Parts: sequence; structure tokens; C-alpha cells
Amino acid sequence: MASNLDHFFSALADPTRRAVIARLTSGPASVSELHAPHDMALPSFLKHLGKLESAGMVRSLKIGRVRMVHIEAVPMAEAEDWLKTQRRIWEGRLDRLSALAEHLERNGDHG
Amino acid sequence: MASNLDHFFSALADPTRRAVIARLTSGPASVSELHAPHDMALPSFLKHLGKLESAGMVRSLKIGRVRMVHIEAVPMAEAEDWLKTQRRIWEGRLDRLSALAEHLERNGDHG
DNA sequence: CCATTACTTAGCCATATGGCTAGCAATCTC
DNA sequence: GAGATTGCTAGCCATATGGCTAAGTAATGG
Repeated sequence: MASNLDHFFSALADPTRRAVIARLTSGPASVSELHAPHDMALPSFLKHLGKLESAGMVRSLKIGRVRMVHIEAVPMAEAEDWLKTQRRIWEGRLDRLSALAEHLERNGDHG
Repeated sequence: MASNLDHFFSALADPTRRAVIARLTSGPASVSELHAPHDMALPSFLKHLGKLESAGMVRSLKIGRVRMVHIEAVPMAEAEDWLKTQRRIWEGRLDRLSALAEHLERNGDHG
């Protein structure tokens, strides 16, 4: 089966790949631009790019001999949503323990 | 080195472990309660629990012969924050791009 | 105190992951 | 068109991961 989340989270479980994502948030880049800051042979780095791409977090297009890579929205949002959902349920449970405080705070409605 | 995020995300990259987290959001449970819905030998399942615990997402306490497991807040929030941060930067960039596009359009800068 | 319950440890196995080198392929540039 | 640039493929290697069985330990219950 292997849900999308499997691939998304495991893609993010590596600092090199997170760095690539972080870099790509500020705009598309070529493979060698992305590779430059990483002290690693290019083929090793390409495997990381491959994972990001097959997780759907990134897309790329080759023009001439240069491949430009850009970030893709959806997976990031999905992963974030999963975490958000879990946290909401979990916090909801905690919140019931301090329901009164929260209720009072909401009644204050200062914001 | 291996940052916290490494462990957090890789802990979440497995459906069994996500299911455990999801289960634990609705309250603590014993090892065998957690194991029950998973078609897997107990030692295999214990490895998953071990990863969740060493990622700091879960804590446990053994009372008598039963080990009770409960979820831990911080890591979930950290992982979510990382995603949120990336998405904000990325969306901010899209906003600037579409602002530019709008600006150009208003200026009659097209066809 | 003996059996059962609830883990725990040890060890095996197959596959995946993350790194490398060497060498191929395609495309600019002069 | 020769050579540099940019990327891709193939294949090797060590370690990690995720599953298993078998056997051990530590409470609890009868």
C-alpha cells in the first residue's frame, strides 16, 4: 500500500532533503545549484532529489543540459495536515481538562 | 548529528507508527492494547514503539507487568512548525509572484 | 507454586538506504 | 569538432530497517 504520507515523511527524514526543500521555497534551481552546498558526490545527491521527486514534493524539467527543479505544494500541505489533525485531537483532549479556563478566556474575547 | 527532525519525520514515515500516534491521541494505552490491531508479531511491534519513544514522540512507564504508553507534545509541534515555516516562505513567494503579475497586468504590460 | 500474562532480549534474514567511483551521454562554447 | 559542462547510469559497499522465531524474565492469579 504505502500511503503518500509514507513517502512524504520519509523524504523529510533526511537533513539533505530538508535543506533542498528549504532552498527551493525561495525559488527554482538547477541540479548543480542545489548540489553545490552539499559535501557529497553528485550521484549520491541525485538519489536525494529522486526521492523528493518520487514523493511528489518536487518537480523538474530538463532544458538543454540543465535540469531545473521546483517545489510542489500539495504534499507539504498533506503532511502538515496530518500533524495538525493529530495535534488537534490530542490538544482537544487536553483542553477538556482545562475546559473552564479556556471557556473563560474565550468569553474574554480580546482578540 | 542527526537532528530531532530526522527522528520525528522518520518515525512518522511508517503507517504502523502513525496509527499508534493516532490511537494515542485519544488517550494512553498498554503495549498489548496498542499491538492488538496490528497483524504483526509483538517483537516487531515493539521496535516501532521503540522508535516512537526514542524520537521522543511517546513516553512509557511500566507498572507491574504492564507498560502504559502516552503521547508527547513537543515533537509533533516541532515537525508541524518546520512544515508550516517552509509553506509560509513558499506561499509568500507565490504571493509576491502573483502580486507582480497583477501589477504588470494593471500596467497594461501584456499583449 | 505453577500457569498464564505481558512484555523483553537475542539473533536471523531480506530488503532499503545512503554513500562512493567509474564511465556514458548530451549540449554548450570556442 | 574538441573540450568543457551538466547530468545520468551502473554497480559496489556498509549499515539501517522491518519482519520473523525462540526463548527468557517478571508480575499476577488460582
